[in-house]
Amino acid sequence: MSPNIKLEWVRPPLQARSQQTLERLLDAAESIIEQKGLDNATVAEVARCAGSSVGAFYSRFKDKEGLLRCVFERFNQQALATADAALEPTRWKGVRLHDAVEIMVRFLLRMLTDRRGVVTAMFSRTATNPEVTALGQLLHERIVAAMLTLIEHRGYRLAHPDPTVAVEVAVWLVLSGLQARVVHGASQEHTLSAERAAQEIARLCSSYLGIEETSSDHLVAIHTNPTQSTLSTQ
Amino acid sequence: MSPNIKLEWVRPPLQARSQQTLERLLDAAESIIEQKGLDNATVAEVARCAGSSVGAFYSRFKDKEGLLRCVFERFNQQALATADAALEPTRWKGVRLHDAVEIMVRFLLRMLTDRRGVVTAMFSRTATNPEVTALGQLLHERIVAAMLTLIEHRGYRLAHPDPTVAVEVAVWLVLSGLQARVVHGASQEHTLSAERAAQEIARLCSSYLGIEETSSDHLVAIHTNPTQSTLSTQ
DNA sequence: TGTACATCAGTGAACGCGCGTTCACTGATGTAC
DNA sequence: TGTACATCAGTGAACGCGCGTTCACTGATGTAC
Repeated sequence: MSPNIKLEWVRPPLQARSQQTLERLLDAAESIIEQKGLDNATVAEVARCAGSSVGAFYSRFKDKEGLLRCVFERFNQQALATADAALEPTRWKGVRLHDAVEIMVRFLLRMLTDRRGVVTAMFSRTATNPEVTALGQLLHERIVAAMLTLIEHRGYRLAHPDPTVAVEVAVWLVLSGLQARVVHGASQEHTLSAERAAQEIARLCSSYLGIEETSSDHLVAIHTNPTQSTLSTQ
Repeated sequence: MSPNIKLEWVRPPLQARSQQTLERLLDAAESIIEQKGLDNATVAEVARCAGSSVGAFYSRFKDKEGLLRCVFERFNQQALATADAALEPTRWKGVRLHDAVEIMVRFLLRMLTDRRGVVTAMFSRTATNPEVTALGQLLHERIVAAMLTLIEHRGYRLAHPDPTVAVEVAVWLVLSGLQARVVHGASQEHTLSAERAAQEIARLCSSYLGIEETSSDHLVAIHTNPTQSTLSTQ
């Protein structure tokens, strides 16, 4: 109505129908990527799977690249939100940092495995597409920041002389390691079980960061079974 | 001459000319991948760049996939040989394990960066092509084995209760981490310098494995400048 | 309430480009006698 | 040494498939009077 309305990203564009179509296209693309891989996610197939048509596709997305950008961005949004929620300091009250890391890694591994298709798609696109890399970078930074907040909030002391760098390095290696593990095919012969991997990574982080648990935390932790954290679904 | 000659993989196939062509094709492919990326390495372009022709290409390789397999396999062969040489125990006489790891990481990082194109190509193929994954697995296992041999040979004691698992985990995380770093673009803003990364990774390995240096090693190491190792070229 | 018109949304056959692969043909090398 | 023949090696235009993108057209929704 008012002439100075600021038009933004066309949220519900005039007719709700087209917005629904857009989301069905996104869902279809993600589902195909998840089940048949990125290579089989052709425009025609995505449109068909969404109960739409090729023409409708191109009235919503500039091109195929635009679709993928949306899919990846949406995935990253969810990942960011999840990371924020998971690293919320109050959630970890009374849990030793070592155990927290183990739980987080187990959780992360399950998440990555569940959405292996999209993770793999982003993984293989990251080489050519800088935007995808940027998304990963964003998530990385957010996790580092949240981790530092958590550590500070809980009053942990790190033996490592430069906690920021240490957390950065730890997050870097763990994220890329888990990603590689999932992409390379979860269940290979000589690979450690997810359980064991989580334990070892927790141990690695503890020793590298040089976590000095406070006695109070320690005492509470004895009564806390890590596998029953709210993050653990199974 | 003799009728029961066993024909093998057609090493120098009857005329030396064709063997040369084959190698020129491999070199051309690798060079194009390195400079313009995997996507621009079309059969026609590879043939042209090798001073050959498309037809000649197909009389040497079953298909394009066969070419890539050869390129990757050759690369992996070199990597294996380099790893073996680099981890030879006598090479590290008098160097503390901590310093050795730092040097190795720096070396590895330089190698990966130098051949970023091929590394990236393998990286993005690993998602779809299990054979590429298998190559990486092979390298991984070789490095783990050599590392364990080195540790045992030098008489180091590890505080970690299960040295094999510990080395496996460390190699896994470090390899995937470095690979990710190189593929994502070496020189990004918020990334640590190669120098610093190597230091931190060495620290991480030391603390995780729980390296207990023997006093004799320690003494010798004082007089050994890590940056002057034979592995270090610059 | 009805009619006319504008815009939104969707349809799917047809187009065209890139690139892997084929194939009919030429030239080079080696062997038999 | 020479001639005939077989095989190896190479050439590059032409083919064809897959898939992203376009476009002329139909149907749906909303608005004006």
